[in-house]
Formats: sequence, C-alpha cells, structure tokens
Amino acid sequence: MENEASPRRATVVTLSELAGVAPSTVTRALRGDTRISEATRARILKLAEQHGYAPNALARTLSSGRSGLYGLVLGPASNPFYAELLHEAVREAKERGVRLLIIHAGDGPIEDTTAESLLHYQVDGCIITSAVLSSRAAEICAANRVPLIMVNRVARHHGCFVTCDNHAGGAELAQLLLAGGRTKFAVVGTSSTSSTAVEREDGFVAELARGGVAPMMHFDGHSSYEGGFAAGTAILENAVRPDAVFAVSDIMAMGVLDALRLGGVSVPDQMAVVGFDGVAEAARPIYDLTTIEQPLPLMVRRAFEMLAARSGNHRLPDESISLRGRLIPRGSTGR
Amino acid sequence: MENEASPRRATVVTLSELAGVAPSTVTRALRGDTRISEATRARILKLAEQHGYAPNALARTLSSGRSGLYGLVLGPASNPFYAELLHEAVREAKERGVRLLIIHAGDGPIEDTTAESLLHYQVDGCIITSAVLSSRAAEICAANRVPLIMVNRVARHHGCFVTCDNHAGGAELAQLLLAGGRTKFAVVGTSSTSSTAVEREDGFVAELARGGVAPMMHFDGHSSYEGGFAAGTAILENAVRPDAVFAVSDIMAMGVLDALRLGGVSVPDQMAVVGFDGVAEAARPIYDLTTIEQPLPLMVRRAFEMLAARSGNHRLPDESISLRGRLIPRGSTGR
DNA sequence: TTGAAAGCGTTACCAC
DNA sequence: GTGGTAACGCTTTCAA
Repeated sequence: MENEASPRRATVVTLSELAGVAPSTVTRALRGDTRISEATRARILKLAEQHGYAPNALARTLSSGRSGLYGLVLGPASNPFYAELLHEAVREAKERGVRLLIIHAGDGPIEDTTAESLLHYQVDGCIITSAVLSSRAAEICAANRVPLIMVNRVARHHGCFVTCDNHAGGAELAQLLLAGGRTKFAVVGTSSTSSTAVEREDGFVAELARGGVAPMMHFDGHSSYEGGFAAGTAILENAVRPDAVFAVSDIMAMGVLDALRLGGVSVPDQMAVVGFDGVAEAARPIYDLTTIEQPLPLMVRRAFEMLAARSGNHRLPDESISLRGRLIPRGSTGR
Repeated sequence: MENEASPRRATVVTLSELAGVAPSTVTRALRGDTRISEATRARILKLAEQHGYAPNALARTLSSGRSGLYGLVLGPASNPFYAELLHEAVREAKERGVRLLIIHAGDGPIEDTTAESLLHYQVDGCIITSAVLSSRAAEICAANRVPLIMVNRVARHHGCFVTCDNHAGGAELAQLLLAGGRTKFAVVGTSSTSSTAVEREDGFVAELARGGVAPMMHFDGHSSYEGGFAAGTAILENAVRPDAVFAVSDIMAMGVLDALRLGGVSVPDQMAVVGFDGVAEAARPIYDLTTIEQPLPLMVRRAFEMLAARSGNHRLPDESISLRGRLIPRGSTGR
C-alpha cells in the first residue's frame, strides 16, 4: 500500500541477504543458539544493530504458537486497590518479558465479544481481578485452552485463583476490636456477588460469635467510597450507635471515616473503624486506618507463575492459593 | 509440540475445505465483502459458528500490516487522574475495535527496551500520558513510523499532543480567587519536567500579575498527595499565612486540604484552596474542592482520532489540540 | 556449523 | 462471484 520512498524495516530475510547466509542462520544467531560460530554470530549481530532490526513478535507467535501476551481484566479505577494491582502486574510482566493486553476495566460485566478478543490475539493466559466472566466467555476460554487465573476472587465452580486469606483476616480484625473492649459492631459489606467480601464478613462475624457477640447493624457499601460514606452517614442517624465499624474494603472504610468526621464523631474514641486491603491511601494521617494488608506483589507473582505453568502444560489441575494478609494496627482503632 | 488428542482450532483453510470453497472466499464472507452471494456467505458463517471459528488477529497483522494494537503509557497509579484516563482509553478502544497494550505504568522513565516492545508488537500507534520518552526511544518510534500522541503533556520539540488549556485554566482560577477578595497566595507546583504543571502555574501567576499581585510562597508538591500534604504542613508552620492556595493538580490539593484540616485551619474561611484536573475524589464532601475539570473523554477521543489518522497516513504533519477545561466552583473557595 | 524448505493463518492480487 | 497463489516474518524440522 504505502510503500513510499523510505527504507523498509529490516527482517530476518533482509539480514540474511546482507550477511550472505540463510534466514535460519540469522534466527539462530539472534536467539543465541549455541551451535553457531562466533564469527558469523558477531557479524549478524552487528548487522542487526546497524539496521535497527526489531523482531516481529507477532510473526514469531504464528510459527511458535506462543504469543507472550497475557490478558488483563481490571476492576473499577475508583478503587485504588486495582490501580495498585495494575502496577504490580505491569512490573511483573516486564520482569518476565511478557506483555499485557487490557481486556476490560471497570465494574461492568465482561462482554462475550471482549472475551473473544482473548482468542483473536492468542493470549497465553488471562488474569482476572474483578468482574466474573460470563459462563459463555469462560467456556470459550476453556475450549481454546486459554488458562485463566482469578486474583482476589474465587472461581465459583472451577478454575484457578489466588487470594488473600479473607476469612482469617476478618477474624483477626474482630479479635483486635474485641480485645480493645468494643461491644457494639456495625458491618459495611457489599451486596455484589463478591466472594471476597462475603468471606471477610464471615470471618469477622464468626470471630465475634466466639466472643458471644453479633453485629448490631449491617449496610451495603457498594464497594465504593460513596457507598461507605452513605453507610457512615446512616450510622450517624441511628439512635443507638455502634462503637466499632468493619468495612470490608479500605475504600469503603475511607468513606465511613469521612462521614464520621463530618458528623463530628471522634475516631477512635467514640468509634473504631477497620478496613481491608492495605491500600496506600489508608496510611494517610487523615485516615490512619487499621487494616489487613493484602500481599499484592506476591499474589501477582503467584498468578503469573500459575499462568506460565499452564500455558506450557494444559493438563495441570485447577489450583488455588491463599496467602495470609498482614494486620496493620493504626490509629483508627486506638493504641 | 503438544498436539494431544484434541480438535485443532478452526482456521480459514479448515472452513474453506469444509465449505468446498477457496480460502479467499471464506475471508471475504467473514469480513462482509459485498460481492459475494448470500448463499455462500450464509453457509460459511454457519460453518464458522458451528466450529467456533476465531480469527487469528496476529496472522492478520502479518499479511495486512495493521495490528489493531495501540500502546499505552500510563502515569503513576497513585494519581487517580491516570486511573480515570485508563478507563476512558479502554472505553474508547473498545468502541473502535482496537486493543490496548500496556507499555509502561508508573513515574519512572520509559526504558529503551520498553519502547522497543512497541515495535516488536507492531503497534499501530502509542498514547503517552506521563513520562517522557527518552530521545532514543522517540527516534526508534519515528524511524519505524509508529505515531505517538501525548495526552496531557506537550511534546518538547515535535510530535502530536492533546492537552487541556492549562494556561487559561490557571488564569481562571486566579480570577476566581481575586474576585473572592483573596490577597496572599501560595502555589504548590512541581519540580518535575512536567510542561502541564508549568503552564498552569504560568497562567495563574500571569493573571495574578494583572491584578497587581505575586504569589508570596511556592512549594514543590512532587505531583503527589504526600507532597501536597507536606506543602500544606509547611504553610501551617509559616509565620505569615496565605489566604489562598493553588495546587496545580487535584491530588496535591487533597494533600494540602488534609494538612490544613489536621492543623485546624478552616477552609474556605481562613484559606481558600483550588486544584486542577477534576478527578472524582475532588467532589467528595470532605474535600469539596474547586477545580478545573479536564475534558478527559474528549481528550482521549481526539487522541485516538489523531492516531487512527496517522496510522493510515504517515505523512501527516504534527498536530496539537488544546481543549478548554471547565471551572467547577465548590466549597473550598466559598460561595 | 550451516542451508533449504515447509509451515503458521490471514489477506491481497490477479485471473477467470 | 469465486479460485488460485503469493506474500507477511519467523521458527523448525531435516539434510548436508
């Protein structure tokens, strides 16, 4: 089409002609095949350098079957947790020499057409961090042997996933609050189908029960700052107030804290607040939020490892990894 | 390699054999070429459906020269502006039927090796939102005709970009503060090489000058919440305090506001605060921050348009678009 | 140690 | 309308 009077990009064939060798020799020299003379290798490398040769990864995919591309499905940006996860994933991908294709970002469901682009681009696997794949989308991936790993989500029926130990984390927070002498508890959860939220809440409630208490109120925080803020406001309007609030994610806890502050409630004196995730924002002096930090770097690393293992061997069974989070006690629960 | 006893993926050739036609016919039917009989088209489409045919976009790239892939370079996740930009880009890409390859995310410089992966994957263009490309990286792209568009950054010497009218925005904020009777100004800027920040500040200072005033103090907010917080703290410690603060980005303004709140300063009574960007967080009741909203959706759309135009015609001259932001007056500057 | 040639899946070009 | 065929850039046998 647009051939214009400009130099074409260097290819393996170009180089082979320049060097007076076969294309296969060039490939081998470039890829560091051992059984090739130092002389030719040096000559070819130099030529490649001079002509600004850049391998065509797509063509390589075609003949080798592996694309070096991973799909990434990300949750809503309004939750900083996903922004942090994105960065970890980018870092890890760079380290492994693979590329990330953004498949979806947001809280909407993943459309089937979106899932199909996973296939079109021959991704070696996909990391899913939020929305659940439609069952049709999951089928498509399974049929085409595209391994999927859920991060911070458990797969409903089958599949691989890596999560924080949400149940244990919830329990640990309950213990801390009970030990602090709190007696009246509110929970800000989420009605979404998020397995993560449910487990955190279960762990929390179970531990309270061991202490002989049950939460006195429950709100739906919609996994957002605004939802948390609304819950905090509702707590203020209630005649009888709790002395401790567990928001199942930091972003909601931040909303709760701001509502309480605007309402003139003193934290932690009148009310303690705890969250879950360990996002950077929770450490801000203004929040100083006690939370469970998810081991994000490790979670992401494990996800890539599972993916790498499965793109080499499709017969591996489903696997799930649960990593213990770290309690970070801060001012929002008192000293 | 791993051929296993499983059905191979359907390809154009597979389908052509099944339908008893030529591969080219299949391609045409699939791609909606007009000059093809309804009968054959229907037959082929049905076959494709039955066999779960998924086109191989990589192979298409090889023969058509267009990959349908755009590179994306994103700024640090700690600034919600970039998270919002990511979402806009994903939305726009979906609408246009193209895919996004994440090239980089963070505030570090873009390594040359990272830039090279743009070439390896034959991206049709790249959107750069934060870090500046090294000159070598820019050269590589230019030499290989990969069009680059800066968003929210101006290209230093040449190249395309789309920005908000930062100068006008800065001026508008100054006007608002002057009209509100403010007289002593502090600016929280950033020492980074960010053209964006400099222009905002220039516009602000120029407008102040028209009113016969100059800022009484200046801080480096490092484009982060923490930097803004530190600046706010420094303002508190100063003997003579300003009655208005301009932080050149919302994220820094949020830091300033929190520092002031912890310091017991009443906003806007004792001090007004303004930011720039229009991120969602600025609208939170706890901040209620007056700011200039960047027309992000439109900026992203324009960027894609410029990219699309240039991947079809490499001879287009550099182009720059500046879009006017919208002043959103809120409580942080008083009624 | 190197070469020749056959793919990989798709599209484009030229016939018919 | 449709078929045949040659690319596209790379890898991977199999030979030499």
